[in-house]
Amino acid sequence: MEDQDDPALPGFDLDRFTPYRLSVAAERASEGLARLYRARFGISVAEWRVLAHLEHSGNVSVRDIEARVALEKSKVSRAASRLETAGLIAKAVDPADRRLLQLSLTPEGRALMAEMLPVALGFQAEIEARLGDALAGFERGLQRLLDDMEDKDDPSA
Amino acid sequence: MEDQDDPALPGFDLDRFTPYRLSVAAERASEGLARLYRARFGISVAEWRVLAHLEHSGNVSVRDIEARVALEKSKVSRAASRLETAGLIAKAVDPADRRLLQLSLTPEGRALMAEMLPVALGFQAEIEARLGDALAGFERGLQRLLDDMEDKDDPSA
DNA sequence: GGTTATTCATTGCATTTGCAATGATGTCAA
DNA sequence: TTGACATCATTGCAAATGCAATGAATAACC
Repeated sequence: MEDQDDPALPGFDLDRFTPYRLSVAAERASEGLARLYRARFGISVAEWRVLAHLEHSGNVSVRDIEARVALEKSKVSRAASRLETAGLIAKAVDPADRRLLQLSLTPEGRALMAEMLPVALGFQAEIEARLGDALAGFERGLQRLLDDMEDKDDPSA
Repeated sequence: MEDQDDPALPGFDLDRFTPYRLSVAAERASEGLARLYRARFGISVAEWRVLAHLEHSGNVSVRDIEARVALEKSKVSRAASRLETAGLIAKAVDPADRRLLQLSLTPEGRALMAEMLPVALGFQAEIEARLGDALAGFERGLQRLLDDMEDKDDPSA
């Protein structure tokens, strides 16, 4: 009986609040992944995203990555700098538009990705195993959220 | 033809990587909520969580909140201090165990929550609307992730 | 061509964050 | 009781973050 005398409040339960649940799940997942990457490869989540995008998409600019990978451009920039220092990616000025950078994996970066990918896929498999038969429904919902939110980001309204 | 000559790499797609998807969805949702709370009430997400938990659970210690609300204890502590300064919560030393604090809503805090709850519920409703018939499956999956990850947090192994 | 806006990447700087003390209490056993 | 250890909240401090310049390059317009 820890209720005080408030007849009005409907007894809100954070545990049933989807944004909160989503946030906790995401945090935990990212944290787990981050732990793996940091311990085994010395790579942060931002760096991982940049690498993964480069592996997938060849030469890209910082702006491209920012858009495609949900990372602040300053975060991308700094991640890229660290990766370059580590010899994992190369920066080149785009000859067609010299404001743009062309980021690309070095052979070392490519080799590291070859090591990291199995870890990533293993992590993914683990999540899928946990989800079990809820996987399809979950991914479907997630997709809806991602689709709908695509541009809700920029509330010019 | 942006493929270089790498026969081995399986063409990993970040967009199909659940941790990433989860993280983006969560970030966007939290950001949307944060925008509402900040603009209309001057409250951060951490502060919102503390308030929500207090509204739900009466007197609680910082440690309780840390555990129940997925917030670092220093974050809780600082959020609580700001809320106290704002006159929204009260801190009292637990007479039974003077290491503990008893956080509780002040009338002002209670009043603010009464204003914020409809906004929260509206946000929740919006998400549910977006999910549509995918809602149940999504929440089911989310729940599995949350259940399973409950204690994976502390890898003493 | 010359001038003004845009776009891009980086960086300065204030704020936030997370982690490791710190100090204040409490527990337990000798 | 005393002393060693555990728990709680706070805080110091270094690192990360986000936002707003900054400077370089291009585009657009006249």
